[in-house]
Amino acid sequence: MSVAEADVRSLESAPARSRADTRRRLLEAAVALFAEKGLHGVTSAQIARRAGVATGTFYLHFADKEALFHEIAFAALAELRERQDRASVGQKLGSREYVRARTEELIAFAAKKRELIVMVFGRAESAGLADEVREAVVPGIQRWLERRKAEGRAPADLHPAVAAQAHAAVLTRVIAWWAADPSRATAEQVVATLLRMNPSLLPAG
Amino acid sequence: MSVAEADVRSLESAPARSRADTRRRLLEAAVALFAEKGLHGVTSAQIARRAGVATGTFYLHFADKEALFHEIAFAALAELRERQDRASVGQKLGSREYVRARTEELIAFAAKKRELIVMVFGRAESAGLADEVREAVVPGIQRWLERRKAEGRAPADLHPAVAAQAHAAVLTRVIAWWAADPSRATAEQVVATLLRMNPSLLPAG
Amino acid sequence: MSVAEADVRSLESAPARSRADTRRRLLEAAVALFAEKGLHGVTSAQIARRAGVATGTFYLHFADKEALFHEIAFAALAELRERQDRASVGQKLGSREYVRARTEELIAFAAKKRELIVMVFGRAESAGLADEVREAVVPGIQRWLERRKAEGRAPADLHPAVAAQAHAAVLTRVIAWWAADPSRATAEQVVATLLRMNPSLLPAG
Amino acid sequence: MSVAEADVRSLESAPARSRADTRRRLLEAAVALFAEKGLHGVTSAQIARRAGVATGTFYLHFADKEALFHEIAFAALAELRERQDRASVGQKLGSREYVRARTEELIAFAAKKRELIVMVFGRAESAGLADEVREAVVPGIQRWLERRKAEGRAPADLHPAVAAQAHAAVLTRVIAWWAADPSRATAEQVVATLLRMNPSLLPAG
DNA sequence: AATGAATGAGGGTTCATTCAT
DNA sequence: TATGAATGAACCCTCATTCAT
Repeated sequence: MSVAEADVRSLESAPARSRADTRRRLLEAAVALFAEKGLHGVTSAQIARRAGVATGTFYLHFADKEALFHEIAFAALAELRERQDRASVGQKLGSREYVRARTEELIAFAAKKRELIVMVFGRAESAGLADEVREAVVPGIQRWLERRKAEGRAPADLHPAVAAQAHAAVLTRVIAWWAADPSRATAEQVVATLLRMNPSLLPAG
Repeated sequence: MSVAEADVRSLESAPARSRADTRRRLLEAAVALFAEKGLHGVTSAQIARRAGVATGTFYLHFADKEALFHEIAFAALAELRERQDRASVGQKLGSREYVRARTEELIAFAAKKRELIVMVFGRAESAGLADEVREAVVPGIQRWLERRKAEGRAPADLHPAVAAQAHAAVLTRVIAWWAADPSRATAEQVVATLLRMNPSLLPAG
Repeated sequence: MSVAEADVRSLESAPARSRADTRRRLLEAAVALFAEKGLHGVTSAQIARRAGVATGTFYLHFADKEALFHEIAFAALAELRERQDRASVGQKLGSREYVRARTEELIAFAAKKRELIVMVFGRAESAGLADEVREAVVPGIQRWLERRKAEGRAPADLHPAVAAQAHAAVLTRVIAWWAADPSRATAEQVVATLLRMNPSLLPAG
Repeated sequence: MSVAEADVRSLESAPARSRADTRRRLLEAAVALFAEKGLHGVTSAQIARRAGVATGTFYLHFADKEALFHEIAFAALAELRERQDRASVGQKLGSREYVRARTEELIAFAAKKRELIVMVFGRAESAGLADEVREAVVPGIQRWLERRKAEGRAPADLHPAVAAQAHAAVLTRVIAWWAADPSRATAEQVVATLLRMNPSLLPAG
């Protein structure tokens, strides 16, 4: 083993690697179980068992069930946003192409991470978590709508705050419904419908 | 109590009236507590205490907490539909006036029964229940959209099932948000925005 | 059953009587177990089992283990003081007879309630509870010593606060030691020694 | 680390020194934490962390938390006795000067090692330990009192075993109380009061 | 029909201790 | 010798539900 290799090793060290492993296993077990039974239908002991570790190990990695839930959801949200940013890079902000690219990425993400979506927005429209996630999304939508309206590119009688709530609900609900069973509609049909119902794309009037 | 009074009571079937009374008190107590603390934040004992009855009495009227919750929500839904029917009677089915009348009634209902709305749709933990209510609403919307599309009065690329999910989400979310604090927007602003986002009123594409 | 009897019954009602019973059983079980194993050596489940009730019943009667401990100790302290008051009534305050009567009553109490004493001051010199009890006793002793000193009836170089701590320690320790095995000394020997070591009876110096 | 440095280390037997070091660090960390939070308020992991070692290391040096506690207390007791012996050397055994010298040394020790005193005698949860320490002290006191009585230099009605318990309690309680906040009395006031209350110095009677 | 004390399974959480590295 | 992640038994406490009165 070279000195360089030894250094790398010591940075994460054997136990550290094991720790990260355990953490990942717990996260995966949690996503699967939460998607299936919801936050209140799952115990920390069940998550631990499914991850193949002891009950107490759960608390070595997460303060409690809520914290785990939270972490999963916001990590997913961050990943989604990053993907959407990459997908829409180069498009003119607010253009139909920009919105379409981001919507398509949303649906692609929902298809790829079905369990995650079902967990956060599906059965767990529970948990106050969905609320929190929605509240993390709403302000951006609302600001966007306000700008559109100011530019006269959205209907004058559209109330930005109301429309932002409505749109956030549309997005979270539709992806949850679709992720639960993607055979219900093709991705393209979902995208097309979402674009139709996007308040920022409504004909000004 | 005089003999006469006792007789009057027995004519009205005292126990029966008392039973209905107790039941109503339990329902009212439950709505208030659920709106405030959510399904999981309230115990059956708390509901009983607030209703002024003993713990065990709860189970003489409801199978369990879920059943009570269920009953409240579907009674509310039934009442709303009846009100909407009354409000839109005489309007041509599917006309803009028809939709507007029903939407206005929805908002009026939300204003009048804020606690109820917050309980069912606000506190997200209501979990399965909000889902259930939504699923009770969705098929009607979906059939409606299918008819509109068949008549060429809705965009061709609107997928009825997707749009129905979306619209149900819009309605439940917006009234929950608004009922939590009606000063956020005027009733008319909410109505206008809901009409704009109603998929059955979108300009045919 | 006469009307009078019925009224009495309704005041405590059958379940109420049962409740008081359960509470007493729990208190008795707790005293015995705490005396044997100390606060930290006993679980609420053990107390409940020994009282012949279910685990959860414990929490119908006491907020938690600490609260129960607290209640036992302070009820005992209150009872002791009342007995001492009764025993010394008519004696001149601060006279040797007054002090002797109260000391004798203390020892009689320790003999009668051995488990209680062992629980609070013996093995459980644990718990912070003994501290609390001592702090409930110390101020009275201290004020007393200050008065004696002011009257020139106690040694001039006796520091009241120090002596009060010392005396409280003497009392609590000696009765705990003696209650654990009363064959170690006769009650009269204990009383005589306590009187000798009572700072308020030391020859003024 | 340079080769030279490594060599120096190995000359001093680096691991050996390190072991003693680790042990000392653990002891110091334990005293500080126990004084602050008590036996039950501190975990072995916390002690290890404060000592700057890994959790498992704790068990390479001590069988368990109790053993550590034990060792600290008895090492302190041994040190105190040695100091008292040095302080009273040359004084006539049992003379007032002898007792005064030893008492002064006790107070000086309490002032110097406040954390230690608070840990062992202050936090009452120290439970079994304070008892044990007291029992280690009592026989000496008791033998002493027996001799004094036999020589007619102590009150005839003083029961040696009772008085020994009482005196041990006085000493441990007073130094704990004073160590917790030495501004409560001057060292000389504490010494004077302890001398007044020392059963071996009571006027024979 | 109402009462409310009792039940007891089960959840979340802690932590002394072990052991592979 | 030291590490520190993992263990898992045990604890405290809650609360939906029952049942004797």
